[in-house]
Amino acid sequence: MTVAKKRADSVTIVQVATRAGVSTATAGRVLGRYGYSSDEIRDRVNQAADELGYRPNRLARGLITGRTQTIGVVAGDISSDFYASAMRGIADVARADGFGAILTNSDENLDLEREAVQLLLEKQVDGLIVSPCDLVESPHLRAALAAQCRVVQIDRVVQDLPADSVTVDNRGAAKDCVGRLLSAGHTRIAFVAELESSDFGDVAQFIAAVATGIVGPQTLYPSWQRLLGYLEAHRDSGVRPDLDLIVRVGAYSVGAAKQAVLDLLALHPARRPTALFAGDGKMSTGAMAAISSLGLTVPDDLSLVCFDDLDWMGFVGGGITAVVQPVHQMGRMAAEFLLSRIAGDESEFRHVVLAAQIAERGSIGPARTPARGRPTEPR
Amino acid sequence: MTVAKKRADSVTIVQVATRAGVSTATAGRVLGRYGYSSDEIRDRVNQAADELGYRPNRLARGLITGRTQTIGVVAGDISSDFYASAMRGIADVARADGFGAILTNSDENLDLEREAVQLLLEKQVDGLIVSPCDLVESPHLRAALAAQCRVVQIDRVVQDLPADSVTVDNRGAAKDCVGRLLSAGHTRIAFVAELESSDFGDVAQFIAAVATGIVGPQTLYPSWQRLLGYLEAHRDSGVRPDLDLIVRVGAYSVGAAKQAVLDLLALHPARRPTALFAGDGKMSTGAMAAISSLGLTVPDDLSLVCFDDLDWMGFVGGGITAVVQPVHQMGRMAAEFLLSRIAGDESEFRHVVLAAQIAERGSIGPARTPARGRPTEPR
DNA sequence: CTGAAAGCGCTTACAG
DNA sequence: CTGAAAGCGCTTACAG
Repeated sequence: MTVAKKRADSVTIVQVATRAGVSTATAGRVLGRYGYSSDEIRDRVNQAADELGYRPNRLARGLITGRTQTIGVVAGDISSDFYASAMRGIADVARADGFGAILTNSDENLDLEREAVQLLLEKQVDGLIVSPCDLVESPHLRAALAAQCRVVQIDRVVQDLPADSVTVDNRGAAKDCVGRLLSAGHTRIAFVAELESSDFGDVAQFIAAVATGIVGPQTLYPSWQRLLGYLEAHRDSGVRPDLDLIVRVGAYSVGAAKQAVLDLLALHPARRPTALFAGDGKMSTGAMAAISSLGLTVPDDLSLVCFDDLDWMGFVGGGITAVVQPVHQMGRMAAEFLLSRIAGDESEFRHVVLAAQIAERGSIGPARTPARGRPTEPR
Repeated sequence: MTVAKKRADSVTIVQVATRAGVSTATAGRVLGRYGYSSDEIRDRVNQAADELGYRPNRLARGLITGRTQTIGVVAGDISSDFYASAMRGIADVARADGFGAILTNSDENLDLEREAVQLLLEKQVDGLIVSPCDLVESPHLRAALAAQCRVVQIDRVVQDLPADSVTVDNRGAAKDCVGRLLSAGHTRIAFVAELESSDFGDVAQFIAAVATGIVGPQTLYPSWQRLLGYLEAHRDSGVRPDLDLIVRVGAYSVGAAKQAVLDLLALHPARRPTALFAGDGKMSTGAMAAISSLGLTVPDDLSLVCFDDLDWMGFVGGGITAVVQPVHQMGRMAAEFLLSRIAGDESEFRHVVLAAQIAERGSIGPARTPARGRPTEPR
């Protein structure tokens, strides 16, 4: 197994020039659509190119111009709905401008993100769209910027990073939904989310920090932003949240979320939640699995808010309130920002916060303590 | 808005060489890890590179070696589960080998696919992973091959294309599932799938072609392969399928699928199906929407087979039989094949057909004519 | 093991 | 408007 040699002797600008009887500089001007050329020469060169089946080598052009017309994308995990949808938006915008998009996954892991950015920079991408892991330092992103590589942040924002961002109003959407639950009479609303890393310690410390007003929503991870909205809604209604109902699932997994919800529903009736806020898609899936495994029904036994664009809502009994994120639009906007920066836009950095859409399917449901439920047959 | 100038004067091999007091050739050998170099020189060069913050320019290397360590992916639509999952597998394998992957979407449209391939070739990708639209000609793929660009096909196979492929055993999985329905006593099994383009004309003509044995399952589109399995299962059980129950939805849309299923369930009771085979994820979603909008239940009113990896199965009452495709593995395999070809593997072309997994949730359900159902409130 | 020279396929000033 | 020459940042033979 010998390593494949260089690619077939592809036809270059030199051969086109020879056949057209012009210099390579002239052929280049016609083929690359830069500089001047007369109609006659243009026809001759184009014809020669057609006859030879000339295909420009963007590598060579990129080496000279310093622009590759390629952007790099650092997604968390392209197999998740969120990033898949965002990537589609990015790819569409890139393509319309003749750009390619290199996709990498970080799995929300800083080392992998760093590695990915390194690879992308070596490939000389003109810009980067990234969902940063580290919202404080991210020296690799600052280094990319220093290397003239434009950066646009998506979903999350690094503190003081001089780069555009496109995010969702997590806090506002959570506040809205939890507010609706509170208005419907719920006072025991569970909050189940990943809430993995935090700069504030545990939930109690976070609440304390919020109370002192030192929490800047901008620099929080999305799930913490959602918790912030949850807390604000409680504050505004004068309902004091029960800390035991705020669950940090920790692992980003359906199974862990299901177990967390089962635990909540096994609490003493007086302490059991009457409503549940599921912090993201995985949590929603786990919550639904837990609920249906107990033979409970939404919203009769339990009210449910899912922060997730629920494709499966059509199949589920009503009563679910869903937060639908404009993910595709986020991708498009991020790419548009990036391409405009690459094209030379030096205006002030934009931090766009898109509103999420709240979709209620049927009534939100009464605040009635759910039965413990009987595990149903696994089917 | 002036176009950004060339990127910052990044440090090149020349500067590293100067600082280390060696020639650029030597510096290149150390930095690029090719050719010989003494330990002492190696240290000097590496140190100089570190001090200067040298970052290799893969563009320049690619121009010389003719290898970019980049692969191109032409997906149908990255925002669909299928391609998102496949892409994840591809990206993982690529990354492990230091390759990047440029993603493009064809929307199953030949012109877009052609355009995408053209862009990728101009970017000098070393190889291409593609879900081809045109299973017969695909001259652009043959041209790519001719240009020394390796190709691996995924999900679908072009006739006589000298390239590896990784596909799913659509026909076998469909035959298996439909066989189970037939064994359970169903004789009126509806088949709802996109079945858009065909080289055989309508369904009747396809059936005739199958009967004469001129249908090579390899060269069929997946949905037609599934129909083939459906027909074979019927043939083996001696049950004659009712052509009116085989619905070509045409459009690849949930709404169209829902309408198709509503129409089936509005048939005269004697002609109404007792079971339904939904040909893919969109069709499954549409079918479920139709069924639940009529207030019907699976599998009591209607048995259902979904060719789809149903994430939402946890939320739905039991009785659904799902075909789970090993999509992630397909992506991984395709990338592995491609990288081995790029590395010089010249062995015979591989056409791997992966088995799909059949997941039954509860019993398949009785063959009982479903009630017409009453439309339930939209909720 | 190291260095001087040539060159990958293009674009960019600079003359004409 | 066109052409001769230089060069982007590397790697590749080829001498030594």
